[in-house]
Amino acid sequence: MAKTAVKRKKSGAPSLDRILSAASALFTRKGFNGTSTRDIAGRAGVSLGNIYNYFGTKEEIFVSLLEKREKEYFDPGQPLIRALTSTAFPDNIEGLGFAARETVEKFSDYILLIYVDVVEFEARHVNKMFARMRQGYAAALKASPAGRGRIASDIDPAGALMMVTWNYFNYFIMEKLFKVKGHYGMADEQAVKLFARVFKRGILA
Amino acid sequence: MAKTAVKRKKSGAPSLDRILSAASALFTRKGFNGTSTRDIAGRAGVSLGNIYNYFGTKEEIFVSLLEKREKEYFDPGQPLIRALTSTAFPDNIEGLGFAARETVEKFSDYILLIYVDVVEFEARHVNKMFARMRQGYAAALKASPAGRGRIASDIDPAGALMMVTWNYFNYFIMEKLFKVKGHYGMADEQAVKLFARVFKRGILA
DNA sequence: CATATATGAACGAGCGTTCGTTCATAAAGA
DNA sequence: TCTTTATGAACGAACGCTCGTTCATATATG
Repeated sequence: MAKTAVKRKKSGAPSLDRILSAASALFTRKGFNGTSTRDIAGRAGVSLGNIYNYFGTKEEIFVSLLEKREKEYFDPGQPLIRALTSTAFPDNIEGLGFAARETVEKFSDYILLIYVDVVEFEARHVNKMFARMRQGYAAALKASPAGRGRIASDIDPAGALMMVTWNYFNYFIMEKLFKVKGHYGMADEQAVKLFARVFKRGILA
Repeated sequence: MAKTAVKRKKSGAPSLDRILSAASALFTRKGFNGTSTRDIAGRAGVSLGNIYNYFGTKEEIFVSLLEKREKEYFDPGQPLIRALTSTAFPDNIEGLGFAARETVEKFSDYILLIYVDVVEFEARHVNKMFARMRQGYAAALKASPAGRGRIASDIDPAGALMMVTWNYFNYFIMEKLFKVKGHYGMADEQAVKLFARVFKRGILA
């Protein structure tokens, strides 16, 4: 009986979590339609039919993943929020750069799931999430401590913050997810510095 | 006899072009695995078996599309190259912004195909293309006319140019392909101006 | 014992590719 | 010049397989 119990519960994690984890690994590598429920079941160590005890359809698995990761992405402990609440913007531009790197590392699966949604579901499941982002940035600025650097009066602070973080995000996404090593012709640390330099004082001599 | 001939050759465009065009429309909306050869055949107005007179496999259709679009993307007549050769960098930052918008409009299918490749083929078919890009930017800077604005001596000109154009690209990709209208809380024209302002003189007061 | 979780065979549909056939046109041969 | 042969584009049926989902049954748990 103990033997059967061990066989039944692989590694202690509940089946639902194992299904989600397996699905995430596969959706991010083959897309939604390129991933079969058999692949997911096999990877999760559950039977094919058991999947339907937890999720009504394959698409429901996908949507659950997006929701789960969105929640984690907006969690206050995530790297970007930490960088914003520990140092004032725009003093912390380099810090934001490294936080963006950490975020892309940590959420690379979520980012790829977003691309899957953009293509295979015409961005149906994710466009609301992006709309929430600007509010998130504005709120983080409010909660940010006062600092030495001042933002020029003709610049929208939330806009500037979005500009900086998106720039870093996109750099690290290219390097990591698009697999383009050194696409700026320099190492990460140098690129972080270049971007910060440009954002602080501009390109003009 | 004439009747039969007409029946055999639909609409004048060669079958190959119709297959590519149909495939592009479908791959960008459902992904590679989500698109069947039957879908492509139906949309192109050819028989299912006829596809294999032109392409050995479904993947070969996909790769042909990427190659075709890549060639068009790097064509000297495309909006971004035009903006760079008509006005000096960094005088033309706003111009680059509008060129980026035009480019995203014109190549939205290509951008989506790239996402398909990143996810479903682990960026296998596109990462070389990105490596080429830096060279493209450096060459465009060389060919660019001399202007009034001068780049600060501690800033890599090609790096700055990439930073500007990627920033604008990503803005317009979000707006158009991710379907997030007004994600900076302002109209396109205002966003183009804000970005140019920040890139020229920086955020600091 | 009742309930919750899990299984695996089967259903009906769809998939990428192959293959034999047809047909219009071009080329070769008499 | 006319007839025969060859060619390549096009077709649609079929092959062998995979797919998402259902459902009757088995097993585990409290």
